Amino acid sequence: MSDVKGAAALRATIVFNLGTLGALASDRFADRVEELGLKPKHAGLLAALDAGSAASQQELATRLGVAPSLIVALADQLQELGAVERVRDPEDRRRQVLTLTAEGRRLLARCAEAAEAADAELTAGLTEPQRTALTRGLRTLGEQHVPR
Amino acid sequence: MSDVKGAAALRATIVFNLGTLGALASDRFADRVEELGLKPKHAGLLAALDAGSAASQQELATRLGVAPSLIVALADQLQELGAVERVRDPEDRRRQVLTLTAEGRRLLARCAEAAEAADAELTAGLTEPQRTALTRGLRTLGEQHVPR
DNA sequence: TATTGTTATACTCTATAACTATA
DNA sequence: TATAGTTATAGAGTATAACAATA
Repeated sequence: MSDVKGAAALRATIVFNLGTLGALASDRFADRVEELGLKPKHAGLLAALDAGSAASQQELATRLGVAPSLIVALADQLQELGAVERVRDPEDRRRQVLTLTAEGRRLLARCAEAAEAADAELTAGLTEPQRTALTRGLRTLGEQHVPR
Repeated sequence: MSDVKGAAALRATIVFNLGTLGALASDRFADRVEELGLKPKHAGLLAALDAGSAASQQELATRLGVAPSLIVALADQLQELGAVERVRDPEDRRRQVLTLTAEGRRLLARCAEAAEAADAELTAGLTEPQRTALTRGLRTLGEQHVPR
């Protein structure tokens, strides 16, 4: 503690390792969903729709922590794939309500499988208790910091 | 297992949570090192130099998993800050050997402090055993997948 | 001819800001 | 006038490819 902090101190932090491993994990996941025509953000949007059901695009932007204009682009692409439908809210015709189609649910399921396969690859070197502990720790952090 | 996988299955994976939390962690860390004139990649480069001491820019590109041209840009900026020096290798004059200056070590120490502060904030809601388990899990994964 | 570092260029991602329709 | 969504534009970040110097 008394000496000057160097590389070892930085590498010991959760934040530093989360950053580097997060980039790695996203790349691995992206590789696997690419053949579905999707990127990680599309999967996040599908998951948000499945979990929270109908939501306006503005609400989704807040939940995913991105600009509303990005939701438009993601939704456009998902609509082209037949994964979501845009329905005007009759009570407020400015609003577009996004809903998952059967195809959207199918794609989400395949995203989940892709993530599970990437998990298996990434954590092949961990013992089962280590994997469980890591899963729990990340879920706890996510519940506390990622809006749902 | 028999029913169709949905948002819950995706959110249960390590890869998905690593991706979202990694982006969050990088943002928090970036906020803190911004006043030093640095971004997370600069910190990664400083740490690589401190840990492996002198290395050619090509080697660093491989270690950090980025294109050699990006090392040039990062090194340019660090050199302007007085954090690194470029010295021609006399044995192979094509090579530029990057070395940390005293200022570079000072900046690295401040990066480590920034990461520790971000850690404290991010993990405030975890118990001490949870934090320890998470730290260990991430370090193990990092050692297995991040080239050093 | 092969390799290191550099420069030039282009592409991807995403945010900001302007615009349209509706309230 | 304010708000939801959209479109247009711009910027950051990074990779690819061409280039120069050295081997």
